Amino acid sequence: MPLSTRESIIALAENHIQQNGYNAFSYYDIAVQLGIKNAAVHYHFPKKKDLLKGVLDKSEQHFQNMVELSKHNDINYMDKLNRFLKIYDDNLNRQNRVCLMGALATDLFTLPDHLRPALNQLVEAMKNWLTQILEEARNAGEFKFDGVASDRAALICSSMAGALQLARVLGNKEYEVIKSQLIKDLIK
Amino acid sequence: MPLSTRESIIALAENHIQQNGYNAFSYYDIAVQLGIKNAAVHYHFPKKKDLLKGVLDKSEQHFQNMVELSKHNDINYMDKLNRFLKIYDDNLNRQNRVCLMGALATDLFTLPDHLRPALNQLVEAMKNWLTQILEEARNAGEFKFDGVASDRAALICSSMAGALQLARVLGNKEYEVIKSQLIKDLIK
DNA sequence: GTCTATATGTCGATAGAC
DNA sequence: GTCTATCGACATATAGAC
Repeated sequence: MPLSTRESIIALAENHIQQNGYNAFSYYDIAVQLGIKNAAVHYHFPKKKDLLKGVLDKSEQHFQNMVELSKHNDINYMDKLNRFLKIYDDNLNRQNRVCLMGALATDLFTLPDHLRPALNQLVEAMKNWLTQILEEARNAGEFKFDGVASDRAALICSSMAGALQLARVLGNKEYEVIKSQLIKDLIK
Repeated sequence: MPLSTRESIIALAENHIQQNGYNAFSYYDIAVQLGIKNAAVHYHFPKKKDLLKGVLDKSEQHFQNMVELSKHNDINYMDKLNRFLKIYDDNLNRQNRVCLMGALATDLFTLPDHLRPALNQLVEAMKNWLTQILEEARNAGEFKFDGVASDRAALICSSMAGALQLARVLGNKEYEVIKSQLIKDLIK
């Protein structure tokens, strides 16, 4: 089914943020893409921070959808990990978007204060889910790694975020070699 | 010795870029910090892209200084690696700056085309130097890792970039656990 | 090398008609 | 829900005096 205007605005804003950052797109950019006017976008999201909140909420929802899908369909832990990593793959394949955490981390100190908890919560949720998968997979003998699982989860999150950025600067091959090393390090 | 106006401008611009990104600071910001006027900054760097070029050149020079220092003073490969990682430590300790690659990667598509090669060259130089250190250290039996050295270098660069960003969102402890895992994975 | 002054553009945001 | 019209703030950038 087609997206509502509100949903379309969020999708476009998300794209702009992950393409160029929060401070490099305008209401006008989105209005042109939708064939409407500046003021119509403000009707749906009065302030730019409202729009950012919409993007964060959508991203949280998207992540939770991934979690549910994984619960019902993935038969082993590598499936679950791959479903998580697919979030980054999809960003790479959509014109080299960086991940939302990576894009907003740089802009963080320019954002309204009360939006930082929303980003924190999203990233924490992702890291916690990954931690649990890693821990269970190690207990099941499917993954192997040293140290506590939450540290390994942090390493994977930061590496994947950095991989999308390095891919922009040095080429997409960097992304693949980083990702494959992270996986190899879990199964060797 | 004191910095020239030109050098001060570059230092402030670098700081702004690594704090908030390329699109979130203005000539006015820098002018105020130096106690001069907008137009005086434009005298030294007519266009904003000229200023960015100055920042990239300074960063390249800073990296080459590190390389020279390492050549003459570091007696083993862990010393060399730590000197490299200190670049990231210093960013963390300077009000949670992200690294230059991380900051500019998000802004990349908003930058003048002809500046991308300069960033590419800087990052390539860093990765190549690290590759060589890793390779030599493995041959010398000081480091241990699987795969080709350039892939491991890419992983370390991306992880450290991401670590500075994750530290902003989740707290500085994330940086430490990521860094220490990278080191442990080389010596175990 | 720094100043005043200004040109020109874009941004986020709002009032009020339809 | 979208429009026209507009405001004030701020951006990059330049001309010309000192």
